[in-house]
Amino acid sequence: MSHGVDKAVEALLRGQESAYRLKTVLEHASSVPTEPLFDTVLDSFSFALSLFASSNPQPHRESSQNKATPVVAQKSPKKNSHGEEGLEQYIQDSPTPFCNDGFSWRKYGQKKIKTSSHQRCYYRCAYAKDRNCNATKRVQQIQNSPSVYRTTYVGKHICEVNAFLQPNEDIINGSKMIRFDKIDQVMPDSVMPQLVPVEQQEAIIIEGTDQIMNLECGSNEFLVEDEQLWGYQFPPCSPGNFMFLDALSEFDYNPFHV
DNA sequence: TTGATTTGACCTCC
DNA sequence: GGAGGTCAAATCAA
Repeated sequence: MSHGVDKAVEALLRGQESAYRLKTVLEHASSVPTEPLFDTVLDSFSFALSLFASSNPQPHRESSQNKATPVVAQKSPKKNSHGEEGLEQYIQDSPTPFCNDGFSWRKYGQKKIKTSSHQRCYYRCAYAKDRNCNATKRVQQIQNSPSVYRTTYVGKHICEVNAFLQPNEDIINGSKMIRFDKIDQVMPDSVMPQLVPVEQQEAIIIEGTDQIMNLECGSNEFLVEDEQLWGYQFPPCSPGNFMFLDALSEFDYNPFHV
């Protein structure tokens, strides 16, 4: 991985951790509905990270602050139930179920695992049939206090490849703009994602429950330039919320490498 | 009515 | 035979 990518990933990780903690704090200290905004922030970071993770597998790396970090990119030689082997696995640990990862998932199973007191939930890409996408993920709580949820992604999303390869009017002058809303309004700086050094923050992790399902998110909706392709990606957001990914163009922006 | 979720049964691997 | 993963009918919710 290039130095630029390292820096971008580092910044994204820092932002993601900040957003997670800020969300947790505000959820318990304010009656103002901040869920959509923070979900969008988390979506943005998570999606960007997922792109990097897909194109640039890294060895296991855990944050000292929490586990909300892409930690493993590994290949499993084990065959699945259909005899497929060599599918890539990507493990993500986080204080909350990692549901806002930029993709739409459909739950197809839930099972009690012998080695764990918590149930494991099984998801596959919501467009598995329509677009022959074989991406799946498993979500399981692996730790109680503080709660840690492990999301294991298996396979790659081939349903999104065409979206990234198509010309995009928002890709201008080396910048990529993901548009959360078409309404031409400006989001106040106060609510835009802020990158704060991790060391300046207080790590706050609210103890979760044993019920993974109650914390799972529904289908996501997300508006960018190509509404047909992106409309289902992220949850709705406040008007005019833009996200610039300036640095992405300086390296190979093909997150799915098929 | 339609799409998503739940859950017991079934399949595959070890 | 046990455990993990998937299927599919039943159920739920919008």
